[in-house]
Amino acid sequence: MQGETLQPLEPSLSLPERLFVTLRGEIVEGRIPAGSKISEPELARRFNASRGSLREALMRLESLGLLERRVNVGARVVDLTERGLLDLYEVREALEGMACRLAAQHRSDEDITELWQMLGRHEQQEELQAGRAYFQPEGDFDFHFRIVQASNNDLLIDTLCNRLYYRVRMYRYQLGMPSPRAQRAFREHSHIIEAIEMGDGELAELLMRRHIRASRQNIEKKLR
Amino acid sequence: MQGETLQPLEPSLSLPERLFVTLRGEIVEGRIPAGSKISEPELARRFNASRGSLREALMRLESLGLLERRVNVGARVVDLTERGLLDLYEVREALEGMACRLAAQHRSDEDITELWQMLGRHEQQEELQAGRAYFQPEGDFDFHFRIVQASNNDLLIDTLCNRLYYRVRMYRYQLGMPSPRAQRAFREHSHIIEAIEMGDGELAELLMRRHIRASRQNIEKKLR
DNA sequence: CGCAAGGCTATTGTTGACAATTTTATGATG
DNA sequence: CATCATAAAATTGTCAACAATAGCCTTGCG
Repeated sequence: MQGETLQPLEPSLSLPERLFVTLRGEIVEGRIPAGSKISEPELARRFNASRGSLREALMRLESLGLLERRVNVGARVVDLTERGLLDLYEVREALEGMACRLAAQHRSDEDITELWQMLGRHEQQEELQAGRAYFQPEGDFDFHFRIVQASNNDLLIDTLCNRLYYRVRMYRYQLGMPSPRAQRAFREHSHIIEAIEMGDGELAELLMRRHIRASRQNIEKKLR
Repeated sequence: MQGETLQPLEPSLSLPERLFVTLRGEIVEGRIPAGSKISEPELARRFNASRGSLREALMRLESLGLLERRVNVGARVVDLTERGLLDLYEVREALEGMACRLAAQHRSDEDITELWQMLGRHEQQEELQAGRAYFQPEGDFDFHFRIVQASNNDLLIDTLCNRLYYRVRMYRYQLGMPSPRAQRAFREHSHIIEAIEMGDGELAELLMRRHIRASRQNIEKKLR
């Protein structure tokens, strides 16, 4: 049995780094199932890597909150729980609300232009697949991602884009997140950008919080 | 030269874990200076560990945001910047405000009792060292730590207690954080607990945000 | 038949050595 | 004297082997 090929990434990255990125994807998309045990020898063989390199990647995955490790026992993929999902959205509401306010305060013309262009692309794409969920692909992610980038707070950007969003994606992939009606999500996104453009941080924060809270309540309803 | 002894921890923890905890402390307290380069062979010798074990610890430190690594070059301790400090307080304001609101919503009698007891100890201690900064030792941390614990949101607890607070401590140790007048901080803490006790989440959040924002403005003033 | 004790097996913990790369030192040349 | 090329040294990347531990399987006893 030949070793599986790593995700095609810059080969300039170190092996542990490529393992980390690849495994992160496998976990997020559920190809390594939530709650399952990680076998170091098996994974190392699978990617033609030594256990040492693999372990460095596992350490990073643990820090990311995607793995839980116990001494002399090994690593398991975290479980997906309703509580975890609700907690996640609660934190997102606070942080992305803040990101919106900051984006409005520091609003730069480039950011505004890019945000509108992105929304335009989403609109186009949406019309194409008429009715299909605007949320399903990366469209929604693009939006939230961009907003956060515009906040100008590196810690906030790192916390959301390099940590929490992987959890969000993991829940979406595996619990099949709710797809709010495309129309509505699109209009909400549009209003948020407007508020940012006007430099109205207070309104932008309020709209984003409401946007996320609506998703959260949608989830709560769906879970009952 | 004999190897330095690791921090005395549960010996049941793995070596990389103990290295991680020890190094985290060294970096936070500035014994490994901010911005300095990490030499793997040197550190490994210093703690009588192999480079492999050390590298696993370094990976975790990088994920914590205390190290920056570049391929084939090595790791450096992060720099402390004014911007980073202000960003940090901005995020704290949002997250700890949220923690307060949740603590008020889920308020349990045990939490309230513990919070008052803790404040009592702080008062006692403060009277003892009459006028000496209440903020300097771990007093302030106890308070914020406890509040967050009472929020009942595991993700929030992890983000603040296992990630951001290490940065806060690092800045405090090394930039000599502002010590707001003990009296005032104490009174503010007291009011926050009252609001939580009354189950008034809105007020609790507002007070905590103001509390942290005051610290932030204090820092801004001191930096000019 | 249930259960405890002890040994076997597979997994994790840890190490030292080798390969590849960067940095430093050296020296030749304009 | 500055600068560039080259060689040497040190550092990081990667691996395979050994040690220690946990989980299982068998075996013996009540």
